[in-house]
Amino acid sequence: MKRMLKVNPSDAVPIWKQIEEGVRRLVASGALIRGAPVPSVRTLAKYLRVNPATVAKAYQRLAGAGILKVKRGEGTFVEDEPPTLGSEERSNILRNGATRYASLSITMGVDRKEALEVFNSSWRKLSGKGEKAPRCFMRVN
Amino acid sequence: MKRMLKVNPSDAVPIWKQIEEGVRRLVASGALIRGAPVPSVRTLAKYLRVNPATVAKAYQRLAGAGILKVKRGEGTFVEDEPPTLGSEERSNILRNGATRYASLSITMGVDRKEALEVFNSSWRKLSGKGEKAPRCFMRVN
Amino acid sequence: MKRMLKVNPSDAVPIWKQIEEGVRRLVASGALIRGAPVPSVRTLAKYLRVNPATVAKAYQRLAGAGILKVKRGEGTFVEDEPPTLGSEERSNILRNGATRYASLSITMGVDRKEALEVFNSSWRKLSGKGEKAPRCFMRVN
Amino acid sequence: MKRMLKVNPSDAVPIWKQIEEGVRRLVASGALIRGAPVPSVRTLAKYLRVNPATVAKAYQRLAGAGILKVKRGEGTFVEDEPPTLGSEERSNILRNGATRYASLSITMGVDRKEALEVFNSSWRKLSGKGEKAPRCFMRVN
DNA sequence: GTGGTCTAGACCACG
DNA sequence: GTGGTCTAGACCACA
Repeated sequence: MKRMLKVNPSDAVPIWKQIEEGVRRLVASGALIRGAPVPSVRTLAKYLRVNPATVAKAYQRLAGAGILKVKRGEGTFVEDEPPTLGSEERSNILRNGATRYASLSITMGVDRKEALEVFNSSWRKLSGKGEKAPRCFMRVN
Repeated sequence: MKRMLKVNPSDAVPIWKQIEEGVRRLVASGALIRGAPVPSVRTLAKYLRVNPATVAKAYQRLAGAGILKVKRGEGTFVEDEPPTLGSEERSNILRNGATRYASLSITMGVDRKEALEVFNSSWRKLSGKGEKAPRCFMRVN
Repeated sequence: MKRMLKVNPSDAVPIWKQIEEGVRRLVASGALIRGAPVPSVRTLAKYLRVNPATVAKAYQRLAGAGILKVKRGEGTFVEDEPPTLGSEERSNILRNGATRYASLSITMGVDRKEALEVFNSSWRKLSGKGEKAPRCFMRVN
Repeated sequence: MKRMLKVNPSDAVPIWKQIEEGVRRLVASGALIRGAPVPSVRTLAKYLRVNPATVAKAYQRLAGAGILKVKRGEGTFVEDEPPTLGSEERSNILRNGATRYASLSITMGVDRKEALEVFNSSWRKLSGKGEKAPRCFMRVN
């Protein structure tokens, strides 16, 4: 399972967004324990070889979304309580993602069975199912 | 099912990409008949209230991907047969799509079961199984 | 060996140019006997499923280049004497083509040996070496 | 050997393609060091007296082909490693290039021997074997 | 009529 | 500073 946060500067999606989503995923998957500290902006920036302002932007958005909590003078932490998302919005986003993948598959002439298999395989890789990995903080080096 | 192509200029995703994906979806769903003409660049541009160059870019990309076929001086048409890809490339693209959806789901805290359900539902809508949807060209006005 | 003239309406190179080069090749390879008639504009156009004006344009250019000869009221024929090309221009064109192919190969990390093999294979396909095909006129149906 | 990128606006081949092929050649010849930055879109555009969008199109295509690498907000760079292609696709592209050159040669009445000689000569020039050419960035003024 | 290219200039997000 | 997108309008070649 990928616990390490990675970033691709050549990707179409902005680096700050990659970081934001990466952290979201780490939190959602339980890799980041609630209440525990995340690396400082500078530390993570150095590790990712990225501009600190970029990390800061991601952290600010995550804080705004209620995923992270900034304690001045202490550092940044994972929020204790998971934020909630409007259920309509949630299912819209999910549905869009599903439609995009389904559309791609159909366009490529893939049948549903194969599409599902590939999806399951991807899911396993991401969530590290069956792995007994200890819960951990975000590692930066 | 959405047959009409729509575009949102304020959206974060580029207009040309919205068009590209819209057409992909129309083709995938069978709303656009293979071999039939799509609206001319200018026509669609006028309909969408968008610059012709923007539509052209989408069309060119779709042509490059083997979805559309450009006949110079004549117009643009839906390819007769779905694009044939190198099998490696094919599975790469498919895997990427799957990973994107899986990643999205995990990030949102959706479990695999729900993700699969939503995907299946989307698939059904697109492939229009059992549906009596009349085949049609892209309508522009 | 490919004696048949083919045309791809989706290609970047204009149809009239495809025809022109096709005929040039047929003449150069000896498939079209000097002095013999080529199909009429209308016949070839119908066969290629192409606008007659497009064929006419190709024929006119070929006539201008001294490859074909139009005899009013009789038809169009292959010129008896092969046209000559300025030797500098000739080698420039050739050199450009060679550089393009070499550049492509190097960029793709292909070594010279492989590049030559592929070239030879292509050459054989085009010129039909080793084949005992009878000389013939252009066939249109 | 030509290190300077030049462009001819009156040429039949589109400017963006001239740029694309120019860069390909510079990379192939080693004149552009892997990982090193290429001139910014605006800089090159100004140097070539061309619209930035035109350069951008070339760069984007090169990025898509894995020759260049775009780092958003930073600039554009030569990819560290030559693009890796599906082997089928690879041989298709190579074969196409070879066929184009073979076809050109035959059309001009050149025999295989000469075609090979010219090709070898071009190859040598590009790969600069035994040459002591100083590696350099793309020069824009 | 079609698509393709190019320009000039604007605006945006990123780092 | 960088690249990306979009517009408006022009011009061209093709069919």
